[in-house]
Parts: sequence; C-alpha cells; structure tokens
Amino acid sequence: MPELPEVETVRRGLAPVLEGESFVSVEQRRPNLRFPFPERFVERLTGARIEALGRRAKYLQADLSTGEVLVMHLGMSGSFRIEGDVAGAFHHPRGKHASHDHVVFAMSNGATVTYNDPRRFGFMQLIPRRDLGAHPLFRDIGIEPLGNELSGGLLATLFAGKAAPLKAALLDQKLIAGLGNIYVCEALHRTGLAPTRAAGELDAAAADRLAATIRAVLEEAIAAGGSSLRDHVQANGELGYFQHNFDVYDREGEPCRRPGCGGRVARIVQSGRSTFFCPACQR
DNA sequence: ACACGACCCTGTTCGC
DNA sequence: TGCGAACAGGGTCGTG
Repeated sequence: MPELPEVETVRRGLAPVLEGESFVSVEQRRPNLRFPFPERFVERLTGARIEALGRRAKYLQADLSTGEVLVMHLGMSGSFRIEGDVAGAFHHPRGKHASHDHVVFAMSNGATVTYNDPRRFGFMQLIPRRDLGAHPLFRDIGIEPLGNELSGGLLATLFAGKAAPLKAALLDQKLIAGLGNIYVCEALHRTGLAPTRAAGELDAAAADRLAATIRAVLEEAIAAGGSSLRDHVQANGELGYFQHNFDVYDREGEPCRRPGCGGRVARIVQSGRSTFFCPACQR
C-alpha cells in the first residue's frame, strides 16, 4: 500500500495501542523479510517500552526505552493487525493470508499487534537512537513534504539544473521523502503540470503551486484514512477511501476529472513505473 | 545525471 | 475453467 499517507494512517492507528506499553513477548516467525532481522531481535525488544511512535517518510519509528529505535518499513504489501480488548483497538478477523503473519507483538495492555507482509518487501531494523540520523537509511533522505520546509522556493532549489522529468524528481526520496507513484501522479494532475516536464524548468509560480498541492493531496489522503488498493487496510481493519478521489491514478482511458477539460487519462512509463496523466490539461 | 533492468517476493488480474 | 504473462503501492544496485 504504503506511501506517506498510508504509513501515517497506520501510525495513527497503532500509536494509541503501542505508546507507553511494553513488549511482553515477541514472536519472530522467519529469519528475514526483505533483509534479515537484526541479531537477537526478540531479546532486544522483549521488556522494552515504546515511548513514542513516529514516522519519517515511509518509515515507522518506535522510540524504545532501551535507547534503540525500532524502524519498520511496510514495503509494498506490509500491514499491521491489532487484536485484543484494548481501548482504541478494533477487533477484526485475521485476513486470509495468515501464513504471511511474520511478527507478533504481545503488549502489556493485552493488545496483540501482528505484522503481515505477503511480498516481504518490508523490513524491521533496530538502530541506536543517537545513530539514527547518520544511518544509511536516513542519512541522505529528503525533506518531509508535510513539514515546514516544503515551499515553492525550496522545490525550485531542489530541482534546479535537473534534466530529469518532474515525475522522477518527485519520486526521488533524496529530494522529498514519502511521495510514491500514486500521489506524485495526483499532485501533478492537480497542478496542471506534465509529468514529462524537466524538473529544472519549473518556474517560481508553478513551484509554489506544486508545493501547495503536494501538501493538500497528502493531507486529504491522510484525512481519508489513506488509499486502499486491493485488500490493504488500516491497523484497525477499516478501509481507507482516498482511492475514490483519484483523478488520474489507475484511470487510463477514462475522462479527465478537471471541470471543462474533456481530455482522457493516458498512461506512460517513466523510470519503469506507470505514470497516469491528462495530456490535455497537464502542460 | 539519468534511464533502465535486475532483484528482493507473492498475489491478483488479464488475455488466450 | 485453466494457465501463463503481466503487473503491482517501495527501494537498491549495477550498467551504459
């Protein structure tokens, strides 16, 4: 699922269940996901308290009482399921892919939090808090699109001199962190910018509009509980519904939703990924 | 700098 | 209905 809005939705679902609670037991059912689990993963977590559950880009970061941070990435197909009689937690039946339940956290409040990931592109790491910023995962990561830094001026600076198309520049996690294929397509359509335009050619006015639109799209998606494609759900089992608001993503051949445009959504491939856009109103 | 393919995996969807 | 191919929200790496 997960681009920034989906990860943020998961964070908000898990935070009330995890923050202030300790790991009573941890079950690690396989040696690796995308990467091997850290050495002594279970031992290093058991008994630790989660002080806060944060997010950086598409990474969840659980601050532990041990001084380490549990970093979790959902990859393409990772999800969490909360079970147990806990305030704020929704009990819902396990999905049909129980064989892909890879990690089970039993918490001090009685909640069970299970990580499921059929494709296993997700991973978990334990990193000392003081080393987090210098860690390869975060060292070169770009700005938070919902943070204060994002502005038209900064976008223009980041994109200056770049011949890469806007689509590729926006997907580059070293520039802006957290945007994925869906929200890049949506933001470009709303801004009326062609995904093929060279990033370095963005003028100041367009950069201002693009920055504001990125923020708006992400905030709207978070407010909607993220986008649910296929069977992806929030931690509480509810479906996000932002996918119904897509203007272009996965709408090849369908009418452009911009009032009065009359164009049709096209699909091209850029950097090996599908780009959906309206050739009539995106210039 | 940038594009592209391969790779890490499995599930779903589509065409024949 | 069955079967294989294509494709999928992420990210890294090597090559040209």
